[in-house]
Amino acid sequence: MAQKKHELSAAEWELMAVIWEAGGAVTVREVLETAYPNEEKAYTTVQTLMNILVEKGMLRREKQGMVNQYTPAVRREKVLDASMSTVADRMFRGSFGAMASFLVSRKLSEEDVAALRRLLDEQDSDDAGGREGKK
Amino acid sequence: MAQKKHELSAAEWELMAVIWEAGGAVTVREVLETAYPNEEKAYTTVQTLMNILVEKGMLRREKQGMVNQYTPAVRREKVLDASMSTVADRMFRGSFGAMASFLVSRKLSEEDVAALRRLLDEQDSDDAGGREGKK
DNA sequence: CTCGTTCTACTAAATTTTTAGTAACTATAC
DNA sequence: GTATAGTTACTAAAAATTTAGTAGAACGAG
Repeated sequence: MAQKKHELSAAEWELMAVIWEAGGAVTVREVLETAYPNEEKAYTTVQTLMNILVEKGMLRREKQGMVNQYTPAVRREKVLDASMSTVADRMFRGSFGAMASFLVSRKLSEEDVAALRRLLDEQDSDDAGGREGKK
Repeated sequence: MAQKKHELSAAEWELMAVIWEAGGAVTVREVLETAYPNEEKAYTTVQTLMNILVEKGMLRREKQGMVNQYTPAVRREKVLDASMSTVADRMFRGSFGAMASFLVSRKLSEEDVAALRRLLDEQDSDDAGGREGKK
């Protein structure tokens, strides 16, 4: 047991989003320019955040010559699992079902609903056992 | 324009959850004992939070004799709308559809999925236009 | 070489969130 | 009527998050 439960903050999510998106290793500069193309934040702000993300175990840092290269140390899905659980706990008494219902009844567009229906159908055709009921 | 965009923090959500649940007016004492039955937090901590919630426009406070009675000033659904949008922005590039898909494919139990399917069916029978595509 | 640029490591301030203490004011129990 | 228990208003510190500055190393241009 050494996981520490590091949750991502808002600013940290912003960075992780572009880093996961990037696919491979990225530099502070690249993340800065992608996430904040109009200098909404300072270079050193992003640098600091990325180092915090290393401490939190979300990124790996490796010096390539003079420059630090950062790569994701955790898959996005893993983090989503944890974060969405937090959200469910906070806003829906821990019920993912309630969260899904909320989305369907108030947030999804026609197309979203159609897509979801397709996913649902596809689901119980190929699936046939695997997912374990999470309450 | 005077809404200010007050988002709820984690601790604030915890309190609002029990207050909405309660149905009517509540006191600091009641919220404290419901939310933290084992004195996880101090009376004045909850008091402070509830007053902040008043400032944020989430609660209304009215003195009944010596004691303050607090009632919700905003419906839970309203706040969920805003908060879930924030979550979608942060974690799913603003796409509620992506969020719903994530839930279906990694978080929902068999029963959840079944219930969701029922909701979906019921949806396009009674609905027939109303929800506006939120993208 | 020396200059300007870019990067890193380190530091730290500003802001927001979380937590709780203190003083003063009632009601009431006796 | 006085002590007690519960309440409020006010204050403020601790912790977490967000932001950015500074000093120094390293590189490339000329």
